[in-house]
Amino acid sequence: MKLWLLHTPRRCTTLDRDLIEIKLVRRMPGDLLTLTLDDQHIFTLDHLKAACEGCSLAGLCLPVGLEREEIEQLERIVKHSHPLHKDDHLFQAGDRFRSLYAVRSGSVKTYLPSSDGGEQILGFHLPGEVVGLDAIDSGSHTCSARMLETSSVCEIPFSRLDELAETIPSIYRQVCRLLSKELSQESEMLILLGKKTADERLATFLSCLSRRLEKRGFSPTEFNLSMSRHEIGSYLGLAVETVSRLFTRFQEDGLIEVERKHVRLLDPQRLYDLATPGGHSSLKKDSSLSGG
Amino acid sequence: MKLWLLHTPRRCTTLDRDLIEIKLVRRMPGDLLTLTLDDQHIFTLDHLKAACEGCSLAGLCLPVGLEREEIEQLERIVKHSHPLHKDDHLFQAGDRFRSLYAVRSGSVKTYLPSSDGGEQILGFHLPGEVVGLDAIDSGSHTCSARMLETSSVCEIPFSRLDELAETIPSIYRQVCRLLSKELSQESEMLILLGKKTADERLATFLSCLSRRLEKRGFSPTEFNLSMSRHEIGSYLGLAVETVSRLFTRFQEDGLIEVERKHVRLLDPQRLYDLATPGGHSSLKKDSSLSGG
DNA sequence: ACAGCGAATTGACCCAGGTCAAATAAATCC
DNA sequence: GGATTTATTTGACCTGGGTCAATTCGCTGT
Repeated sequence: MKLWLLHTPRRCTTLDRDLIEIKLVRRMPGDLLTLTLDDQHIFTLDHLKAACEGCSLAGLCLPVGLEREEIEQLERIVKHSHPLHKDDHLFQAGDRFRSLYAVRSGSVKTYLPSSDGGEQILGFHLPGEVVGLDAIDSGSHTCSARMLETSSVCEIPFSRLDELAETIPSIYRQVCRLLSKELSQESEMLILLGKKTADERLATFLSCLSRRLEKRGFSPTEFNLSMSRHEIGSYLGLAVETVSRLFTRFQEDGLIEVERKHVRLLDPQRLYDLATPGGHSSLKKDSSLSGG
Repeated sequence: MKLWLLHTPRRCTTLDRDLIEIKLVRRMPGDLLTLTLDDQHIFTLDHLKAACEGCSLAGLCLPVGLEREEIEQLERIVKHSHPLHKDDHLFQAGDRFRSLYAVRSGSVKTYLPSSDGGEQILGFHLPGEVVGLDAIDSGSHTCSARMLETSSVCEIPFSRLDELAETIPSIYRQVCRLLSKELSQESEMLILLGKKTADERLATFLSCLSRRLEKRGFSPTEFNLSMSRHEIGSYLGLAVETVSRLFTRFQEDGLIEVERKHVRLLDPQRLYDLATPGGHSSLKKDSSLSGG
């Protein structure tokens, strides 16, 4: 008997047992798990994770700092949609602003499309991060957001949030905090693009990603990149070829081990040192590229 | 008899008249004007500009979208300090977060200091723009802010703003909008640093500055740069020498006229075209680099 | 008015990383 | 399963813009 733990069909865990023993191997905290037995769908653990209060991401997401009953109110307006697939759009630049979106599992990229079909990646968003904040001011999205892999997302209708603000004034304060955090993280990005060399950029990228994954309960030293080399390049202001060459060189130098999308950090400390030449801001060490 | 209109002592207007005729030549809307007669101080027009409601910048600043009475309440908590001088700090990275600051006149730069004494410029802030928003989340400033020239600034104590939010819930919504706007403007900066060539960067800089000045009631084609070449370079991710060379080349090409800090745009349209190769985002034309 | 100093300009040189091109390797589609 | 497309890697080459150095300019203080 084979018991598959599905989500990313290519990377699944097989349990060969006589007695059925269900071992919940979560890819991401807050992950949506579909249990399938010999291609036959059994059940989805979606509902178990639906509630904001029980969501293991609460500590990273919008509810931070809200009271228990406030979270319950927030929870009531959140829509839990079906999982979205790779390349599905969450919204596109120019779309009317209706909702904020909190990544529950998987990952999302935000980017600015250019007229020639190219795109400038603005950020990669992991579970617990809120996407769409840039649209609050103008009322329409200034960038596009699409899935990097099969992901599930909580939709927070902004008009409902607005209503909720009348009973929970602190809601907007929370949104402010999210925005403020994102703003100071963008500053790190300006340094990266303005001052750092190609090696420093990739080292920063890997180092920050590692820290962000760790905060979400993952191995900080071994993970899969859900984005392509091209996307990494666009994000870091480098050509694809440069990114590829750097991965190779980092591997030769014994810094990392790369196998296509899979990365293992062999020397996180050296990677960190490489990322912050001279240790610039002399402040908090736990600042991150995009989404802390 | 000589009547000097002082503020930037070097660029002043002299009125030689028998009858005293005061012509208020404002350098910036919301400017602080000190009237001096033969080196003898007469009076300052500061108080005339103190009230948020009467401030010509209200349409650009925090009060946008607030009701008349709400503005009055906001006004009551705003501190109007003495004008600050060039290189005075508004706050430094690491300082405890106490207040937001709205630029009233002059200009302010925000930057991240590095351990080697250098600095990465994050933005230049014109009248009506609010500085310090990045500190809301962490409770301490993540960047430093200092005057590019003699400037006046409105201080908005955040604790008071927090109290005010209980009676005016929309205050935080306003702050959200400011933050959101800033966030989407930073995206433009990521494109600039990630994709644009040196020419495109300087053209973008001048073009955006022009538009921002225009919104504040200034000539969009003739202005003074309050920042040094070095600061422009840091902001645009270029070496000082490159910035200098580009200014020279732009002048040779008949795009602009430069005389030290003074710039005149001779062909704004061509400058704009140069700034947006292919016309990337195909969206709103009125997006600006930092502060719209 | 003059000395001294930092900012800006200009020239010469060079290299990090972009571009072009070709070869694989994976993923997708019938 | 095999063909086509797309992503990644690798090599060869070249250029935009950084670095270094020298000079000039303009501001500051005395």
